[in-house]
Amino acid sequence: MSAPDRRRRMSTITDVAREAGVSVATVSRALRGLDRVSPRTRERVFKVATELDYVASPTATSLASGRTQVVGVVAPFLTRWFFATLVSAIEKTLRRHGHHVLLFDLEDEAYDRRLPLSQNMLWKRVDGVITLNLPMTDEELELVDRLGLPLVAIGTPVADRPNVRIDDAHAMRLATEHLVSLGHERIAYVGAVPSNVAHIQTPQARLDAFRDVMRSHGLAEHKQWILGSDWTADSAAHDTRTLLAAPDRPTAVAAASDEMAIGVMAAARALGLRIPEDLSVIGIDDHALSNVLGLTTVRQDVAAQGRQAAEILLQALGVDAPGGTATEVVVDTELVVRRSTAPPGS
Amino acid sequence: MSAPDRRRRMSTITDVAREAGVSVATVSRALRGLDRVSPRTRERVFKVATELDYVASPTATSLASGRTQVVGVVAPFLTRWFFATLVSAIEKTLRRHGHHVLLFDLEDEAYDRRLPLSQNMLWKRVDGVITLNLPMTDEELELVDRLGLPLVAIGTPVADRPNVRIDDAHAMRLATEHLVSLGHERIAYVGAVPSNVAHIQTPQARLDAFRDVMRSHGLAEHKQWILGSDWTADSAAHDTRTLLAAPDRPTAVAAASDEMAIGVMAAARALGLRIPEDLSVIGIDDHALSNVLGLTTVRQDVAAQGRQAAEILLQALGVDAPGGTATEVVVDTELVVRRSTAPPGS
DNA sequence: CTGAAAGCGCTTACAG
DNA sequence: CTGAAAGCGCTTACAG
Repeated sequence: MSAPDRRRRMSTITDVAREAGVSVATVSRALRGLDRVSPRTRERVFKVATELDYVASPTATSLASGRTQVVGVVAPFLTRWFFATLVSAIEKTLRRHGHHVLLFDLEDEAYDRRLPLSQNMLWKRVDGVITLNLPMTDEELELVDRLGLPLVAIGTPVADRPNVRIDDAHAMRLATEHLVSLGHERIAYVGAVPSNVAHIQTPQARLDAFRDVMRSHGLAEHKQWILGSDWTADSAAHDTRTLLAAPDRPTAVAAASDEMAIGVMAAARALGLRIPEDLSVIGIDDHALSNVLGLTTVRQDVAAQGRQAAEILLQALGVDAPGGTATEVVVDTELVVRRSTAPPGS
Repeated sequence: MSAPDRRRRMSTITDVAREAGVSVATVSRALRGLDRVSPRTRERVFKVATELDYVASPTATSLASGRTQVVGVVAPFLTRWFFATLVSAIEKTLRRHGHHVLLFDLEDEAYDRRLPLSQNMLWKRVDGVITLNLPMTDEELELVDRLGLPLVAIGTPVADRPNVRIDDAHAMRLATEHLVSLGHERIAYVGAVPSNVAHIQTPQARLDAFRDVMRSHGLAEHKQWILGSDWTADSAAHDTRTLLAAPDRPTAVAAASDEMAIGVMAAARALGLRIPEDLSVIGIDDHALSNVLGLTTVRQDVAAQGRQAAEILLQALGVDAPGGTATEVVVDTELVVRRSTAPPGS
């Protein structure tokens, strides 16, 4: 900006054509590796293009071809570990195949509300869309259809689009069974869904699975031990305090995410409870901090989910990329036992 | 994808012109709010545009105008809280002013190395660039100059481009002075720079400030108490273990970031040390988890830095946005005392 | 194998 | 205040 203006006129396809003594059509074909170009011509074009630092204008290419080589990635938040990790993996996968990420953070000031996707964001701007754990409204789905954009959903499924996720029920079953197998009977749960977001699948599926396991072992379910939360560590710590301070407190807590589990551990420690002696805590994710904090958890490979979603979308775009055209990918989860769980009163 | 193809032909400016009975030039002017259009004409054009669901093709607009309304945001990582928070704030600010974020995650497989920015990523793809704590090579700078792209740097400054950051030295001085004022004399430091990334300003500035404060109070500096780290909680925990297990361990640790401080706290607890009785720990950031973990820290407003950088860039792009044309913004920091610090042996 | 020409859908002087 | 026309820089049939 205050820097000296060293801006140069960038060369265009016409410059290359003139310099190489061929037509622009031939330059276009040669550079894009299409056939029907003689080896000698192609070589000469490449040489000239390099000399002139020629890079095709994506803007002109897009107008002519109708493709932008850009994928819209739509997230309800960005600052949470799960979403940032997905975006990072998607970006790297797409770039490796010549595509770019246009990012949309739909987080709104108001909790539990989000900005809607609009034609303005997508039309002639992206070739496809990846949603991150984001239920789509009918209007949004209609829009994406109308624009003819392929879509891949990570987490929360979207209509009958390809979907990449973990088995939420299975993950929570692993977590709960782990606590039960240690001998816990008084188990609380953090991460129930507020009724106004009941359309998001993950929280509901995890809660249902928790209940199933409890029931299958004949364990009592205390209504007041099922806690809601906005899925942050802060809120989990806050919401859980009263419960943990009570004399008849639970001996274990299953949290629907590691961030909430970390909040629960902190709340417990602040009350003088020892972990795992006085309270066992388990989460789901294997968050970047879980290892160091000694949190037992059910690990999911988030980056792998981002990678696979990107590959499926690339396939749909006709790009020669690895990965099949799978319509449903369920990524494995695994129990990782660390220091936050033990038999009750141990 | 497997969804029924409801794709519709989207209407173009020609459709609107025909329907409104005016020329495409008039439609263009009317819709963009340029003057020299009669109110009646403008109204009619708007009405028709709405009826036809007309949205100008960004791809055609870009080719004709030379502007893409897209800003490249370049990060060395995405999965760390600081960077994700910046990107989120930038995205929202830009979108509010009709601009979009094209995201580049330059993290490489190899630690301490990163992918280079190339003409391919930027040319006719973005109108400007925001770098997130990213030193630029001479080649990259030359490229950005050549393409005539305005650039705003957050954190690590870039040549003489506008820069938004905190005062790293001041932040670490606040942290260290806090420990000293509590009576600590045996203070270790985590977050020294590997020599191969010594060109990144933040780590060096914080370490220097720590040393200054120690010296100014006549406190001994133990060489083996200055620990390197890759700035993750895991590595901080690992690197700090030996130190904390020694009989002549420090009574306090100043970490150059909260994530590292969290690692130190975890390592200490794993060794049976109580915080803050046996060890005080302080960080810098006010990470999303710091509050719940009771970490004393020096808070920086990361979102504000993202917002301001975006506003400065918008100004440089000639967009009517708030914020001045400042060339250097230093955002305030403040000490936040929580439960991880106390007088030694308290 | 190669080129001339139309076309993608806008914006921008220039005339009037 | 409005329109005709050139131009942005490519890709894509179509001829040859």
